[in-house]
Formats: sequence, structure tokens, C-alpha cells
Amino acid sequence: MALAEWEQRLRTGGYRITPQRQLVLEAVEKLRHGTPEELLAEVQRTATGVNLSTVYRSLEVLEEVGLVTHAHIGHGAPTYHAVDDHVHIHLVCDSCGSVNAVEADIAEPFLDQVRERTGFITDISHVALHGRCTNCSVARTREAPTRPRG
Amino acid sequence: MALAEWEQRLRTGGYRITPQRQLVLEAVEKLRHGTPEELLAEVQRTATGVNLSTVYRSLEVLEEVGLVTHAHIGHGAPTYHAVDDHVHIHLVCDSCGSVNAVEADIAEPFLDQVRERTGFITDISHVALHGRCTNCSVARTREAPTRPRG
DNA sequence: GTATATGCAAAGGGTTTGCACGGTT
DNA sequence: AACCGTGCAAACCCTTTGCATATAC
Repeated sequence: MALAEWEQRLRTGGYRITPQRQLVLEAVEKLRHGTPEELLAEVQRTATGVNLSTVYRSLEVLEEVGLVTHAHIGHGAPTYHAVDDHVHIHLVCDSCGSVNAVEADIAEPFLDQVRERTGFITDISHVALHGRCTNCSVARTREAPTRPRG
Repeated sequence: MALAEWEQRLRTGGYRITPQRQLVLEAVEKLRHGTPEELLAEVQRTATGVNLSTVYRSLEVLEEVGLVTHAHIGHGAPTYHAVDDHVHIHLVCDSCGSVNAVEADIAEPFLDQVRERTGFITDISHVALHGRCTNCSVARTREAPTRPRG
């Protein structure tokens, strides 16, 4: 039988096909985005014996062969998602902690300019942008908002 | 005698003037940018007894009253700098780890657009952007570059 | 004198690593 | 059979916290 896409990718990268890697990939696809801990929880619904370090190692391999990516949203663990997912920029409010999103393509002119000036090719979705959401910037004109670390 | 600017700021914020806070602030200004560990080392050139947790607490207070800010550049500790410093965006290469910078104001049109669409006010210098520097994106057309975690 | 800051040590979250065992090829 | 991948436990980095003591006000 024909190998599935993900199997091909692993093979081509010189990696083996293992149940753990398959489960981690399926967890990423099912949850659409998740931290290593969250993915472990999902994986363990099927296979309780899987270890957190295996999830980390699997994610590293899956990312290496282009099946998943990760983004840094909050200050904690990164979130992983399947590569075919819709690309967006996360906007994290340093005041209330809320997370909003905008289409990544509105950054294109800016990123083109960065590349012209420096040659740097930016993966804008890799890290969330920080600042103040509408509510908190309005509130700020009245009184100091809450202040989580940034 | 007149209180220095930094003393005023602390007072106004309801904080006390302490040698530790002064030393941490001076370390930030001297190094121009540094991680908590690096700042501790600098502080300890003058006062060996100062503790790392005091540096963290001092930075938090100094940031609260607007004397310092921090930015997330690499994956490790954040770097602190004086508020009057030149504002720039850091560009971190996920392939070779190099860090470049561009003027923050080239992002203005983009950030205006983000605000129009979402109301979100972005502090673009707070987190470094990730991607590939000139060298590594050229090299990539020939062979796979090194791959530090992003 | 009283509230705040500090030092110390311990704990915390997230991640990586060494090693022996088990599974894939 | 050879090697890669896994589980486990320990270690790691960075940061926060509880508590007793010291210090700025």
C-alpha cells in the first residue's frame, strides 16, 4: 500500500515510523494548536504510557520534516500546529492577557521593506506581537490596568 | 537638594530609594542592554552581596515606574534596557542565531493598519522577529543550515 | 516605629539529557 | 543484528516565592 504523506516525510528525513510520532501528529491535527503538555494529554487518551520527553522529541522531528510548526504566544510553552493551518499573527495584550489575531498578509509590505533593507526574511507568525488591546488602551486613559509580566 | 529624575519616579510610584535599585538602574544604563544575570554581575562589581532575586524585583519596579523596559530577543532570558534608548526591532536568525536590527519606525504603517483593524496598539520592539538572515537564506538554496530551536 | 526591601533557600514551570531497554528496519 | 527511539529520572535554565532580618521612611 502507498505510504501516507506523513510517513513519506519521516522516511525521507531518515526517521522511523513509530506509534508515538503518529499519535503526536494526530494530536496536533485534532487540537489544531496545543502546548507539549496539552498534546501529551491528548496522546494519553489513546496511549497512557507515552512520556512527555517523547512528545518533545517527536515535535522536534515532525517540525524538522515540515509537518508541524510552533509559535510563541504567551510567556509559557509554545503552541504547535499543523503546517497547513491558516497563518495569522497573534496579538497578546500585556494588560489583560487576551489574545487576538490578524491575517498575516497585512504585514507583507512591512516585511518586504525589512527584507529590502536587511535581507532578513521574517516569519511573522512565529512570535506573537505584544501591546494593548482596545479595551485596555481605552481603560488606561482612566486608570492603571492590571499588569502581567511581558 | 533636588531629587534626581529616577528618585522622583520611584517616590511617585510609592517605592523607596535603595542602593540596590540605584545599582541595578546604573547597570542597565552602563551595559545598555543586559539579562538579569548580566546585570547582577555588573552590580556585584560594586556590591558583592546583592542577590539575583533582588535584581529581578528591582527590574520589575524600575519597569513599573518607566525607567527601564525589556525585550525578548533569544529564547532565554529577556534583555533590559533604559527607556531613553534608541528603539529598534530585533531580527533573530533561526538558522545561525545572529541578531540584526532595524529602525522601529519602518513598522509604523503596518502597526497603524493593525490598530485600524483590531484596535490593538502594538509595542513592536517588545519581541524580536524570527526568520532567516541574508546569509542563511542564500545558503539554504544549496544545503540545509544549522537548526537551533525557535 | 512601621511598612517595605532584601537575602537566602527552596520550589516552580518548561525543557533537555544520560542511560538502559525495547522496537523498527 | 544494528541502530534508532522510548521511558524514566535527573538535571537544567530562568524565575518566583516564603520567611526572617534589615533598612528607608
